[in-house]
Amino acid sequence: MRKDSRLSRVLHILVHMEAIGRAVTSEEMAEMISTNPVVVRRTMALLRTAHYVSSSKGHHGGWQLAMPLASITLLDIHLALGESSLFTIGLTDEHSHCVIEHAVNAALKDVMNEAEALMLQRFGQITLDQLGSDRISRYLNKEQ
Amino acid sequence: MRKDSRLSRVLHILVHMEAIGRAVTSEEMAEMISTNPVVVRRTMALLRTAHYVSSSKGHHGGWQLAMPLASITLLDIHLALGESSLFTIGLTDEHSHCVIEHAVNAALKDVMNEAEALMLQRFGQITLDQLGSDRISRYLNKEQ
DNA sequence: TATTAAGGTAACTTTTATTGTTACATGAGG
DNA sequence: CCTCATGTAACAATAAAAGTTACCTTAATA
Repeated sequence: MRKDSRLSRVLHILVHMEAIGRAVTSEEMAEMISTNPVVVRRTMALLRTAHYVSSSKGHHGGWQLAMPLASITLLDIHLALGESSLFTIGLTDEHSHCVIEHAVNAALKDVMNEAEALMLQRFGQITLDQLGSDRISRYLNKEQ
Repeated sequence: MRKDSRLSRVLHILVHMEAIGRAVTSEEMAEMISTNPVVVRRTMALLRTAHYVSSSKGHHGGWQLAMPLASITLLDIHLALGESSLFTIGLTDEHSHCVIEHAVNAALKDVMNEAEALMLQRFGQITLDQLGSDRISRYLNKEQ
């Protein structure tokens, strides 16, 4: 199943942006994540709508952070990308009158809801500056 | 993104099987989940490989449970269906030398690993007989 | 023994969402 | 006014599950 890599990609870009410290073009970003500028604009536009970045046209144009990375969490970015389910597990809805189908789906949904709550809580605890170079060793040196 | 509904569907079938108490044909199962017999055989074959069901050809053939539902957990079935990731979030692997990409992926992977461990633990705690008619009210009456 | 009812499986199509691409319009500097 | 940038529509490529068709094998039974 094809994965949604927008979160991973856009976080990568945002951390680079702060390090660069000037407007960054979609073309430059596209090289960072090995794709083309249109794909970049499509995703970055969602972050602009949520006011995490701004864009400007023309010479010396491009994208800029609208606030420091320390005030943005992974949850903020995840939510800005839109409400896609976090899970590959789908629930059937073919026989809504069947009590067995209901019981199965309720059990699966219980587990998914609990896991989703955990993930959103963890995402909310991680700010983007924690992904910057000064804290990288914290992750790289972890066992695993 | 298209969801994998095999777990939901096959659990539905397994609970019905015990209630029926005889060999059930792929055709009958297909009606239960609104699909066709080939799709059923494809998924059920994975459960047969893991010894949760058996199949027989010819007249009065079909599929039968190889053990009571009380000795099968949701985790058992999930594992029998093969190792597909539980999450729709994908990690990029385009610039493996980039420390920022590493830090981003490590942070996301941490969260996903924790959530996956929680889900597998919960799946392991739920046996299929808990989805039978005698316990259905436990799920249907839950607030949610 | 011939027929029928079942699973086994290969090969192909359909579906659906992300991702990739092309093309063109718009706006801001220089 | 020309160039550099974003904005966006329209379409193609990709990938995995699901759906479908076709044909084979095996077992019961008439």
